[in-house]
Amino acid sequence: MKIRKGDIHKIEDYLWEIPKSFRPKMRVPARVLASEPLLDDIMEDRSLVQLVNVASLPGIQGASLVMPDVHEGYGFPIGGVAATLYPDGAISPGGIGYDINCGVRLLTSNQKITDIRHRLEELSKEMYAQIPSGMGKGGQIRLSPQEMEDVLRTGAEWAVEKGYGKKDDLAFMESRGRLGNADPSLISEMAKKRGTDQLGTIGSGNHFVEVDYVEEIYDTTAAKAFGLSKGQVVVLIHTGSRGLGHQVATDYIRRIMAAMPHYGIEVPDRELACVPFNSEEGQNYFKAMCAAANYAWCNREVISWEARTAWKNIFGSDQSLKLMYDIAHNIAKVETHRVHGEEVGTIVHRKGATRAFGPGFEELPEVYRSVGQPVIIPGSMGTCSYVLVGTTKSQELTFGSCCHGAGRRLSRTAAKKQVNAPVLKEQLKEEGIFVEAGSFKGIAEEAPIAYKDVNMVVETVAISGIAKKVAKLRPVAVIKG
DNA sequence: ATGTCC
Repeated sequence: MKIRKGDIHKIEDYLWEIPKSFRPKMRVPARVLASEPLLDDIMEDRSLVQLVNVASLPGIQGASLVMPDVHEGYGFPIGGVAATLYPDGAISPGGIGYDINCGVRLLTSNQKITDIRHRLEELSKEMYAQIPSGMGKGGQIRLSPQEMEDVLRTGAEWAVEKGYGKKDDLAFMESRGRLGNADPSLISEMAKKRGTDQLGTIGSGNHFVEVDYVEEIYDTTAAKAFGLSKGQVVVLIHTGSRGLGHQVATDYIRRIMAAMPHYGIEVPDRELACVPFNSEEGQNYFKAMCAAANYAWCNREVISWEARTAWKNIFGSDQSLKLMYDIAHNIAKVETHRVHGEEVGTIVHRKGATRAFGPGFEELPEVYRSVGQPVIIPGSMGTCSYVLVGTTKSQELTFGSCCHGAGRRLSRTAAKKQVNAPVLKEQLKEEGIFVEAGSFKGIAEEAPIAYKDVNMVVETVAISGIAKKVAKLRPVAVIKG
């Protein structure tokens, strides 16, 4: 299948549609949020073919959607949203991704960049020493079987109870860092084994811990509510459920593929394997996914504790890091949304897309409730990142979702061919960005050139109205695998 | 993303 520009209709500025009539199997139209230059980029890979495939999922509501940072992934595009009807629509592990509850959190400090710039090299080395990173890397914590069960069931709460986290952090996490449907008994022994020593580790690939400062404020009311001010130093953490989540995805994709014929489901790509949400296999996957998501929230809480330790070692005990927000961008959630004017229960698959609820959302901490939910958009290593705030419009247009980053534009292989990592590391240092990484390979794969322009991506979501710009962050130290 | 092929 090939998708041409002529197959795509412009609905409004920054919103494009491939109509349901494009392919007989489509149950809903497929929609793209993008500026025209970004759309041209998106047409370079298989993202739109995958988007059209997703539109054929059993029970899909409204439209299959992609954000401007989209690129192709396993079955579903990364940067995609698919809401299926609760409770008998499809759940598909490919719509969540292999890194279950990959996500990002932002911690704010009470320091100004001008006061600590001379200590950045020292700080980045200390952060690198405190935070284990790299492929397959374990940390200090070894979970007993009972502790593993508690982590899977209670998420970030476990870290708080064990002294690896702060109680005040919990209110500042999506779903308070814990999904109640988690069932640890549905996680394989292999997955638990892989997760035994990986709590408090970032892994490799695009995962990182970064020190940034607030370069610009766009929305003073929201920035004030979020505790952000110009020149302030902040810490950004991006990681997920590590080997445990990967194993859960592997285990259940296999099972769901095997179960699919029993439910008479046919999909255009085997990587879209799915079962009804309320089937035995669907429920088992969902409860296992929730448990893996809890592991990821606990992981980001433990990493915050490690970052806090580094902070204390460098700046002294009177300096602290406060959690601004923690958000998932690879997850499925049961949520109510308005579709064609009617409220319906949905299973929202967000794969490389974050929740972006507007003002008035009950779950938000009181200080954020009148402004909306924070949305954190990490850019690439040498560019910049953004804090946005969700809107009511996102709930009308994208099932309360927004983009999750800049979006990859070069494959890892292509990036490695084009980038000289030692040279890049020096260049970044000259620009005032200290990079500490376990391998040059990782630096090359994550080079800014491998990513789309985060400014263009953020402009698109801001003009579309699904999120509002609050602040721009500039990196000064990066810890990678 | 991932003990980059059990």
